Amino acid sequence: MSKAASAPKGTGRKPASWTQDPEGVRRNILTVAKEEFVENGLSGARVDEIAARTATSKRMIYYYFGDKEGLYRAVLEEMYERIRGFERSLDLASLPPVEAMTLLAGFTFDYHAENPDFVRLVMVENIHHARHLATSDRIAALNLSAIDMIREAYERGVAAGLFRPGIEPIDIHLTISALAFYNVSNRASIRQVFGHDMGAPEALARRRAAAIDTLLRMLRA
Amino acid sequence: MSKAASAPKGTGRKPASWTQDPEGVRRNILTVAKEEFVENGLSGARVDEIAARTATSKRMIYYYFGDKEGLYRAVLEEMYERIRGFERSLDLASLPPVEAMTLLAGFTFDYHAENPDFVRLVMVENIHHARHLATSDRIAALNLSAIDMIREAYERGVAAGLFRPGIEPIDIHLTISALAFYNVSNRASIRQVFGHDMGAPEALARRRAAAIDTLLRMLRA
DNA sequence: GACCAAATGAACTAGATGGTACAATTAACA
DNA sequence: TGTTAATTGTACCATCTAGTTCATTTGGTC
Repeated sequence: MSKAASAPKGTGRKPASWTQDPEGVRRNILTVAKEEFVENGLSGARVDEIAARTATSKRMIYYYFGDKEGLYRAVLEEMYERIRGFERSLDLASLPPVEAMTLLAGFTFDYHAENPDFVRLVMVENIHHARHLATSDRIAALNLSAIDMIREAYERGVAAGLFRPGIEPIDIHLTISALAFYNVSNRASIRQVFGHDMGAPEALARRRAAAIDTLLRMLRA
Repeated sequence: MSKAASAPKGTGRKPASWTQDPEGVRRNILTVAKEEFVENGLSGARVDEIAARTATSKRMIYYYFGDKEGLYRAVLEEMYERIRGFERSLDLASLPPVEAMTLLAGFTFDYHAENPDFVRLVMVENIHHARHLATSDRIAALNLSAIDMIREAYERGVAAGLFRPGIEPIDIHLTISALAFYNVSNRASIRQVFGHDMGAPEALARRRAAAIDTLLRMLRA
C-alpha cells in the first residue's frame, strides 16, 4: 500500500537516510489509528501504542493531526466518507420499489456484518455523544442521502399500490439500520447472555433474511 | 437513601468522629460509579473522580471492590440483576398471544427509552467484547428467561393459527431488542447525521408504535 | 473495659500518558 | 548551488492515574 509502511519492516526504525512520503505516512498512521480506536475506543486507545505500530514516530502523529482527538476525528471522517461512497454506488431509482427496498436492506445488512469496525466506531462515537461528528466540517459537508433514496423508492411503491401510505422515510431507515446494526454491535453480549453466536454463518444468513422480510412486511399494503 | 450519602454534604469530609455504615458506603460508591462508567466508559472513567463525588474516599473503593474493573463489574452485575427483576414481573403466560407480544415489545421499548444508562453500559460492555459479562459468576447465575417467555407465547400463537410457524424465538427477541436498543444507543449520531431527534416525544411515540407494529407483522400468519 | 476484626482516613508512589523542545534532513526551486 | 519550507528523528517532561502504605477509629464480644 503505502511506501512508508512497506519500507523498513523488521527493525521498525528507518535508515539514516530516508525519503519523504507525507501521504504514505499519513495513511499509515490513519490505518493503525483506526485499528486502535476500533479496538479500544477513544479513551482506551494509546497514542504511544499507535505510534509504536506505525512505520513512523509519535512526532508525526502530532505533526499531521494536532492531538489525539484530531487523529480520532480524521479516522471518523474517513469512515463516513467511505460509506458515502458506497451509498452513491447504489442505484435504487432504476429498480422497482420492492426490489429497491430489498436491495437496500440487504446491502445495509451486509455492510454492517462485513464491517464491524464501522459499527464499533459508531458505538464509540455515540458513547461520546457524537461530539466529534458535530464538530467536523468534513462530515457536515457529506450530505448523506440515504433518506432521499428511501423516500423516492417508497413513494413509487405507494403510487403503485404496493406499499401502504403514511410511513415516514426516516422510520424506514431506522428499521433497516437497527436490524443491521444491533446484531453486530451487541454480538458479544448476546453471545454471553444467550449463548447464541451471531457471527455463525447460518445465524447470520437467517438474520439477514429476517431483516429483509421484516422490512417488506412493514411496508406492504 | 444511604446514611453515608446524606451525612456531610457541604464539605465532603466526614467529621472527626464517624459512624460505620458498610452498606451505605457500598451503595454510595456504586451509585456514583455507575454514573461515571455510563458517562465515560470503563477506560474513560476516573477512579479519583468517582471517589471525589462519593461521600467516602478512594480507599474504600479498593477496600470493597478490589480494583477499577471489580467496581465496574459490580455495577454491571447490579444492572443485569435489575433487568432480571423486571423481566420476572412480566406475566406473559396469562395473556393471549397477540396481547403478550404487544406487551413485551412495548415494555422492552419503554425500558430502553427510560433507561439510557442501561443502554450505554451495554454498549460499553460490548466495546470490551463482553469480557466482564463472561467472567461474572453472578451474571452467569442469572438465567435471563426472555427467550423462554417468548417461546411460550409464540407457540400458543402458532397453535391458535395467529402466528406463522417456523420462526425462532431468538429471532423474535433480536427484532424486539434491536428496535428498542438502536434509537437509544445511536440517538446522538442519528441526530448529527440526519438532524432527527429521537428523544422528542412525538418521534419516540411514533417509533414505539412502529416497533410494535413491525413485530406483529413479522409474526402474523 | 479489654480485645480484635471490620471499617475508614490521609498521604504517598511507581509507572503510564499526552504532548513538546530542539535539531536535523529532505526536496523543491530560484 | 544556495535558500527555504516541508518533514522527520530523538529525547524529554509535566501531569495524571490506578493502586498502596500505614495508622486510626469503631463496634461487637467476652
